Amino acid sequence: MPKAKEQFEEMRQEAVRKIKTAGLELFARKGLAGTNIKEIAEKAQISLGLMYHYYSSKDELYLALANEAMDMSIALLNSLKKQRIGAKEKVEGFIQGFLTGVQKHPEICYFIIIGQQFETKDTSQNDVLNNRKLKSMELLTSIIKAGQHEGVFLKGDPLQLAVMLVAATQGLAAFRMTFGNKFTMPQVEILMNMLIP
Amino acid sequence: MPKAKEQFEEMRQEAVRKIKTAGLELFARKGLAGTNIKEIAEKAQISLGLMYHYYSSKDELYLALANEAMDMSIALLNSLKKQRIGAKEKVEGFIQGFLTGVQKHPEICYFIIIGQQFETKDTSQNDVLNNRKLKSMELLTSIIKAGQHEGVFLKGDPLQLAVMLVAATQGLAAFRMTFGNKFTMPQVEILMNMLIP
Amino acid sequence: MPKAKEQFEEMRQEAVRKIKTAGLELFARKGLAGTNIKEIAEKAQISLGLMYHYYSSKDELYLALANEAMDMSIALLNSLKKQRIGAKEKVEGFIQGFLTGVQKHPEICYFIIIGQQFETKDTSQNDVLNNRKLKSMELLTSIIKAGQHEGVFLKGDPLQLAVMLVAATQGLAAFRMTFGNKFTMPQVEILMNMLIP
Amino acid sequence: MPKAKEQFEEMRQEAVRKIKTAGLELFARKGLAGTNIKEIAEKAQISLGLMYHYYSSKDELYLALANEAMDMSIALLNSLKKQRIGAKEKVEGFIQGFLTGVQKHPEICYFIIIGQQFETKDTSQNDVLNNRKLKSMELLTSIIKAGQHEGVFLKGDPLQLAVMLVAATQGLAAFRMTFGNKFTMPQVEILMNMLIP
DNA sequence: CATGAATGAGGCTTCATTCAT
DNA sequence: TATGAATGAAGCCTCATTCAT
Repeated sequence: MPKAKEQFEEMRQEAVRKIKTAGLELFARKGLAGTNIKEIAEKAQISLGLMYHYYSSKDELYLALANEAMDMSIALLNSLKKQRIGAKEKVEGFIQGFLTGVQKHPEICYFIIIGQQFETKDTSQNDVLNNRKLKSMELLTSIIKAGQHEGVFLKGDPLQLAVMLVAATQGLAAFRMTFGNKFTMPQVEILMNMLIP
Repeated sequence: MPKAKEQFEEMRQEAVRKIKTAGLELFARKGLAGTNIKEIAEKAQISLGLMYHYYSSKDELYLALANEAMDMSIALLNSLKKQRIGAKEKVEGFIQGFLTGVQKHPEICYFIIIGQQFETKDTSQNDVLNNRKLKSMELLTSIIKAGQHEGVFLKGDPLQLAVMLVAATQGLAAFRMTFGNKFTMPQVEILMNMLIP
Repeated sequence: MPKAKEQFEEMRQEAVRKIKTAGLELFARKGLAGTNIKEIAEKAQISLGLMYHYYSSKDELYLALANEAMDMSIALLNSLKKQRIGAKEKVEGFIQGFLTGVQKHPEICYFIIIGQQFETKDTSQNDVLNNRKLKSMELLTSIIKAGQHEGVFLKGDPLQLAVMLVAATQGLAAFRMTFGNKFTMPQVEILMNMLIP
Repeated sequence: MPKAKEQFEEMRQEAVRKIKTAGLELFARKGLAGTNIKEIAEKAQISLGLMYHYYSSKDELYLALANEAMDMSIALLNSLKKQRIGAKEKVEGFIQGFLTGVQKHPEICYFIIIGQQFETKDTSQNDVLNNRKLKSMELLTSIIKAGQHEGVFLKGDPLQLAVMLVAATQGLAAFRMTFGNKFTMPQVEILMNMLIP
């Protein structure tokens, strides 16, 4: 009698989860080109072949992970944007979510890092990702703009402020990844200083 | 010295310059593993063999460029540290040097990016570079600490402030590299807000 | 025999039939090395595991099909040889069986093609098949020789005539396979011209 | 001092020639999928990497060889078509060229075989080749048509006659390849019988 | 009888590096 | 100094086959 559909589904979920976890860390640490598939399979404790059962290429896994990172970022920003709170609180929520998140789930660093750079062979996919990146920047920019209207944020090109916020975020994630627990994440206030007069 | 020797020397200089320029951009854009030597040679318009005449391996070229980036950064910070000006002016000088520099010489972005991550096979060389990176962070940290003593900078862990400054710098460089002229670098003041109460 | 057994037997027959039909076409079109088992299973609409329930390897399925093609060819020639008709009629019967067959059952093309080349890993099996191929050539040769004795066929090495007949047959099958219905099979007479003075 | 351009050119020619010779035989014997690149390199007595210096993939080498086979076939037919001789002599020239050619240069068999079947991943390239194949069939068809007008050839669809001629040719080449010198090629007359009343 | 997840050897391809000239 | 052909180890990927259920 054939194996139950649920069983298969469970196996799939489990394997995919292991692949993603392993891939995320390695890609974040060593980049797309610097990571090799065998290494991912070993870290995920599955066979090389199984990787290809779920992802048709290294690039595809990479893109899936990068898109997931984008999903998280955009979802967070969208949810904050809709909330009926001040712009300052929204940005604080963004930073907090990130800073606190990293303390509890260090793998978030990997998501932040992987969102930084993509250079797969499939140029159109790179463009898709870059557009999503711009999209998420726009969300943050619009929140900052609102804050400027409210008068709680500094004047100046809101895009540039957003870029700097994101840039600092990524830089911190990189430091955290390199130096681990030796490096403590800064207080929310310090980052907010960039925006507050 | 016979004229012939000078000519040879000139040729050397020219070839090395071309290799460095090509390598720097490609390494910055695609990382060490993602860049291939043939591509560098083609961009530099020299033969593969000649590349190996000047650099005995890909890693060596990469390390040379990364060290050069460090040299520049440390030299700038050392020179600023020695000057008899306020800490605020020193940090402004650091940021200014970088922001203005990028406007005039876009390749500075590449230097900033390449200074972010090293992952050559020669672990000891990686460590050397990471130590130099820490060294340059310490220089910036000591300047910030001085500013805190002077009372012109915010309180708080000066290392964390330094990290954020550098992180933001690197993030901006990455944006500049990705989006080119479409992205204008921000005013010095905005970055200084991170430090000024 | 209990009814259940019959049902199982029916299922077997059905599965085997589907595997053979799918395998035959794919092997004929793409060769042994160029066809993959998963593709066969998909075309046959059965699972990979079931394929291996009936055939223990790709080569085994291939050999089974090739042998079946040989069986058909040898059986036809043997039956014609025994009949009490002229050699001309026998050869016409051979060609007719093939030409008419293809019009009605296009899959015969695949049998003809698969009979052309065998290159499995099991050398001894290849030899078995090549010997059967020679055997069928000999049958045709002996019919042609008889025709020459009867004076209805051209003089000349009867083996060469047989080879050409078979060669033309295979070539036509290949054309038919490539171009499908756009290509109409020629009249028996045209092929017979090779033998008739 | 750099190696002379001529020297490089000579090296290239030699390497390409070796690769082609080895590839042609192996592809003809075992098909595209059944031949592996390492085997080709070994037979050609060059390294695996060098193959890729000249051909960017296995498919590309295969297509190059198949196209070359087509070139030869079309060139021969075009040259015959232009000559001021009877259609019968033209077709005889075609067959003769092939039969004699094979006796002297057995590798022609490989060209004939490789022209039979292509199934590379690049579908558009397959179509290009199939169109060239049709083109060469048309050339032969037009010669046969002329012969029918002259009254020297049998009536009937000239395309079918052409197909059969080509089919027989390919079949003979396949036999020759399988059985080598043990199999003597038939006389021109026997093949001509297909066309002559 | 039936399923499809899992394995890993083997094939295709890339690319850092060497070398004869 | 300068060239680019040549090498082969290492990486990506495919696929025949096995196996738990």
